[in-house]
Amino acid sequence: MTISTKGRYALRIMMDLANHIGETVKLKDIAARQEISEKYMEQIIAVLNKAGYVRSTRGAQGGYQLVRPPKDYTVGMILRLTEGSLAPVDCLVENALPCERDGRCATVEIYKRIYDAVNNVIDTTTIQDLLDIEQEKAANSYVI
Amino acid sequence: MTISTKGRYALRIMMDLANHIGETVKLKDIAARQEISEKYMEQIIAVLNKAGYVRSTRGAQGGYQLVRPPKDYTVGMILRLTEGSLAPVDCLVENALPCERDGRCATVEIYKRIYDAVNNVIDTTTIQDLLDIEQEKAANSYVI
DNA sequence: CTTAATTCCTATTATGTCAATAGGGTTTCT
DNA sequence: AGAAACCCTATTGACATAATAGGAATTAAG
Repeated sequence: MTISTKGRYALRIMMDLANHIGETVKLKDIAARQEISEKYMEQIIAVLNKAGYVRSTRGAQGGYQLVRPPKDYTVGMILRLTEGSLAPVDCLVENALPCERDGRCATVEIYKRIYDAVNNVIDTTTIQDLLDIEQEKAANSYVI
Repeated sequence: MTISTKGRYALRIMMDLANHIGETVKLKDIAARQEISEKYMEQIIAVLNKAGYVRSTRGAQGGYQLVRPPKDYTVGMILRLTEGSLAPVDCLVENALPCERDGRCATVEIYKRIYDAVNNVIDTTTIQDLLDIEQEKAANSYVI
């Protein structure tokens, strides 16, 4: 029931870019700040790039930047893109093969409720919300 | 982000026993009804047995039965027992090694919200609730 | 125009977990 | 006895995860 590094790193990459609006950010710098393997990050940001969530500039002095403002990206968009569906069971994944047991399966109801709860959380939280939380955390860390 | 067969089968085993209150149910019969490998189920029900959720009777004519009424078992009890914590990231698992990033990590907040939402669902739904849903489904299947 | 810096693309691999399968041991009813 | 059931532990095949690796393509700067 865990979210893999792929989705978690994608979220951190988006957060890093959101913290550098207006700049073209090198992957190397993100990797250093986030302490993530640069090579692995390449694969993850490629997905964000193909989806049009980030824009890349190739060549020397190149890098990445967010395409839209942080408030336009929900956590759900990012996690679903990189992780696939967050459904707790396969039979709830969109376009899944219909389950033969479905009509009489009672347990699927609990999985639907879990799925709904998760979707609700990730679709109502944006990168901007997380930025705000980060600000708040930083402010509180100065308090003695 | 999926729940493994271990937890799902455990839930179905508990549901099966709940449907046969007062009887001593053979694993072979549960396996047949639920279409689950009997040998695999042995391992799962052993966990339920050690936790005291079911009581076993050994020897010929033996089997299993629920120890308490279905309303006393939350889905959370069963899933946590068989799956371990349902935390979406390791740093939220109870008694996890403290994360060095914790003080400045903003993304953990979204994982906390997901975790809370999931826990809320599984702790407020009991086996009896699922039985009721099953009854309702069966009733509706007769409607033309 | 050359070099260095950077993104882009694809293949390979190590590790670990899941989902069983397997085989025998122990207990108890008839 | 003997059969029927639970009990215990080891092994395995398949798959996904989380990288690592190596080089090709592109572009800014000197």
